Amino acid sequence: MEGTSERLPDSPGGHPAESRVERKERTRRAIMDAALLLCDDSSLVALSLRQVAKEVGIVPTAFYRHFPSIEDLGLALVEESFVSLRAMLRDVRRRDPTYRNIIDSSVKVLLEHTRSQHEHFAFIFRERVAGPPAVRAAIRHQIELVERELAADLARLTDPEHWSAEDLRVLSNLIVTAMVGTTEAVVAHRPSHDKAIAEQARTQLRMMLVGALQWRSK
Amino acid sequence: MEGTSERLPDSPGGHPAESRVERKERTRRAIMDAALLLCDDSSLVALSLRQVAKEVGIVPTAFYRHFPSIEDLGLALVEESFVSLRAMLRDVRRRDPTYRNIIDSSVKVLLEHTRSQHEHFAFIFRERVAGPPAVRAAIRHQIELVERELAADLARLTDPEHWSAEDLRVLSNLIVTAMVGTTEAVVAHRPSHDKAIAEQARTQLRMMLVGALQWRSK
DNA sequence: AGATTGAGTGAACATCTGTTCACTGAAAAA
DNA sequence: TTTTTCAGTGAACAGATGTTCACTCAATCT
Repeated sequence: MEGTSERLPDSPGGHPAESRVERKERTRRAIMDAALLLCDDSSLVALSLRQVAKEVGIVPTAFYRHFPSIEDLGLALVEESFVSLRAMLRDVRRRDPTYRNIIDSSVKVLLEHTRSQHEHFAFIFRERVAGPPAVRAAIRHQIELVERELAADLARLTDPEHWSAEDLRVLSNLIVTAMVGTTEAVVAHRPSHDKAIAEQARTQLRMMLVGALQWRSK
Repeated sequence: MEGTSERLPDSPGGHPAESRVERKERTRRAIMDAALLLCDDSSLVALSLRQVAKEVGIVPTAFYRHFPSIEDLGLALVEESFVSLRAMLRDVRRRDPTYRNIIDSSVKVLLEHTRSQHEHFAFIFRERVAGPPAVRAAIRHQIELVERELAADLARLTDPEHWSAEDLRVLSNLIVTAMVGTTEAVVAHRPSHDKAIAEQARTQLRMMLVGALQWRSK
């Protein structure tokens, strides 16, 4: 009924020849994993340095060797989480050729990544609204970048006659918002609901696509 | 550099003849207002009973006369916040006849209510993903009800030939998600951005409307 | 070889946390 | 009037919190 999982210092034999930087990187990883795990059912703002330290198996003061504060830990987690998210976006762009349309393959990739990268995605969409101010700002900034990239993608797929740059940004924001909603639904429900969530996401993308095809800016 | 605002017990003269139930209701209100204020820049899960008590101006133990825990306070705030939100929806439905289309008047009402009921709306959309589990569940349930109602509204506006009940639910979810996004944007930015946010919300609703008009279920 | 670096230790601190308990005193009920 | 009710008090508790400090001791540098 105590200590939950990992314990790493005093490299107990499994890690024979370990350089100093390797070792430091290993506990840094352990800290980030522990934080991701612990704030999964609350938020960064409710996470204490000592909880993290206990989970990792180090003494509280050792935490400072890696991060000056929980907030800085949070910023590191934002960066890491967006590496995950961008990997997904890369997969979406170079889509599986066996799927003949963009929507089906995109939703497929979205669902798969959300399930396998659960913690990162949940972290982003939770701390986006509930995290410490600096973390919130960092996440919003990253999402804005994603929106800009999507707008650029859409520019290549739409008739420049009918679509202003501004409207592309607005559509991009709408699509990203809908996909954030899908991701939140995946995280909030058991995997058994995934099929229904995927169906809804596909339908919503189709609805927006139908609108986009008819759209005339201004 | 101490105590932020309200202080109420020992009714200092301004409240001459106050019945016992009136008084209790007054501190209950003060507790809820204080909680709303204090968790505005973090979350319910990071809010302590003692912070609330100090802010209200009562001793920590007095808190228990009103709520058994912070979580129950949260559930009360959910109910109250949705009274706000439903008042807004009522305003949207019986829209101002000087506005000739639904979209403009709806966005207008949405923006106005979001600004004037700032704390309630911010509370809902923050605790929806970051609150204690019971609070999250309560909020999601309420939002689902709103989606159902919107779907019923849409059923009256669309051709039953082209729209299945399921697709109406899906469209409803998309619209609600987009409007949640708009609300979050309002709360996250200064009032000076309101005009741009409103313009984006209108455009997004128009895009979805264009899609809806062309839609054929199945 | 010896000197230096730095991740992790462990005690100590002041402060904050939720919760208990017996209490007061005025409004409401008898 | 006397009795009861109950919102708010204040002390006390056991435990958790962030941060400080002087320390160890093995990997690295010289």
